[in-house]
Amino acid sequence: MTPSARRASVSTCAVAVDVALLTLRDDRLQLLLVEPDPPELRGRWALPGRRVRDDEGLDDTAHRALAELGGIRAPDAHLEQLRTYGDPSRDPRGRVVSVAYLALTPTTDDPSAGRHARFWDVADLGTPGGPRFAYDHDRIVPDALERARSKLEYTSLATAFVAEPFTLAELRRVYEAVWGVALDPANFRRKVMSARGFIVPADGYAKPGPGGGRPARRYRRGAATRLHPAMLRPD
Amino acid sequence: MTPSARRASVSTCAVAVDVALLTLRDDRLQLLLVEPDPPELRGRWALPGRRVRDDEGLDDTAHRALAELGGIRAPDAHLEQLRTYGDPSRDPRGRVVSVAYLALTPTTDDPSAGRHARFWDVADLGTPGGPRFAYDHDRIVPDALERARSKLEYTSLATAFVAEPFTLAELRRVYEAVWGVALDPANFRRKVMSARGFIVPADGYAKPGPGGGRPARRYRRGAATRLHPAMLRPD
DNA sequence: TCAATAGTGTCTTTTAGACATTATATG
DNA sequence: CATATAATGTCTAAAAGACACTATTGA
Repeated sequence: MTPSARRASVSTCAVAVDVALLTLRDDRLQLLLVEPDPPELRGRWALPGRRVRDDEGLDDTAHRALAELGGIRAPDAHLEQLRTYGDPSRDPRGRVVSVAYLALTPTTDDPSAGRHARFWDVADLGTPGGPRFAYDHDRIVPDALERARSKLEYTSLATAFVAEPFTLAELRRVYEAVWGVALDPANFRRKVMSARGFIVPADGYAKPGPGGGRPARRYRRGAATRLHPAMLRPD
Repeated sequence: MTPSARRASVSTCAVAVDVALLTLRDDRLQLLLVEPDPPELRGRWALPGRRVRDDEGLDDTAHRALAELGGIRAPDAHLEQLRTYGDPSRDPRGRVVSVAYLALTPTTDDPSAGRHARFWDVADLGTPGGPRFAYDHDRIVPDALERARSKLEYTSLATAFVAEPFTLAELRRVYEAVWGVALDPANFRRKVMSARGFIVPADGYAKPGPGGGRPARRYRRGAATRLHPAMLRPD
């Protein structure tokens, strides 16, 4: 298939895509994991991943992995490459180069793939109550979390976690869940508003919760991708 | 070779590594490019790239590409993954998934690979005086530049461009060359000093230039990787 | 001596964080 | 009415930027 297989030491690799899908559910940051097929991995959990097909773009493989393994259909989800993991011994079944993706969606329903896919609280990862990972996915997941936490600072990525239109309180809860901190609502508002093009006003107001409260203004995503000034994490 | 080739549509890909090596030469940001082998690409320039060998890590392939194609031996160069380019039609010779790397080194000699490798001024890229790119490398290079410019803000990456020990003026010229702006030396000093763990004093002083001037204090890289507070670009 | 570069000090503007105050809803 | 949440205002401290000033060299 490839014309330049002149050297015995240069051949081809299996190429796969693994997706770390993060979402906010009940104000907690959650990660989608699936039970892998191989019987020797019973009890472990993995990122949804698929082999790349011929003539299939990497982004397409990522969407297919989410749909086929997680039952998540999210054509409008934010999807960005994270990193490629190519250690020769990372998969015991043979050399697999895996392109890892970070995916973000607004809150969705439970995955429709039954018992073999579920969301896990990110706060539980690495604790006795959390999942045991398959393959080297315990290395990919921290990279995905750090990417999300970091990009919340200097990009408009946080809006990928909320459905439009959204309120400032919803956006603030994204930052609080991803960073794991509490933020002052007043100062948060001022910083978001001063970041030019981050959000733009939408029509109408959100209904207050059951306990009452002033109705919140609604907003939509603005045109900016990088934030000026940035929304820096507290120390 | 791979045990799970059950579906005809899932096969293996050629996997390659392409490296964007940036360095500072004569206070200008420069990029290493090589002339590709295929005769139909005469007159075009490419990032040094190599196919990944069996049992070779991706980082190893990156170093090998720099050494074999550019004549650059830089085992201590900063090397980080940039992004993986896997569009099915990106290489006319067949499907090649390419893992792109960003490499940074202190100023080095001219590449020893003769006429087939040279440094180009980044400022000349995309101008009539600049190179024409082969493959999709005109998409990779802007990503590499933006990564470098962005990471100078919130990481200690700038120190990868200078050899130890270095002066604050040398470090400042890194920022000026990569960002393409002039920076106030006094304010630059204050920001670098307040970024905890960015640099640490070294022994001795640097000799002034031919025109004289007060000898500059020498520094080494500190332990920090992320900068607090960050070195933000001027608007 | 002067020119050049390193390093310090000062002033103003901007931004961040703490927190009080006002506005508008539910019950 | 009390309570809850949104939105605004105020004060202080920290940081950014402009720029004057001092220190130490080469010529």
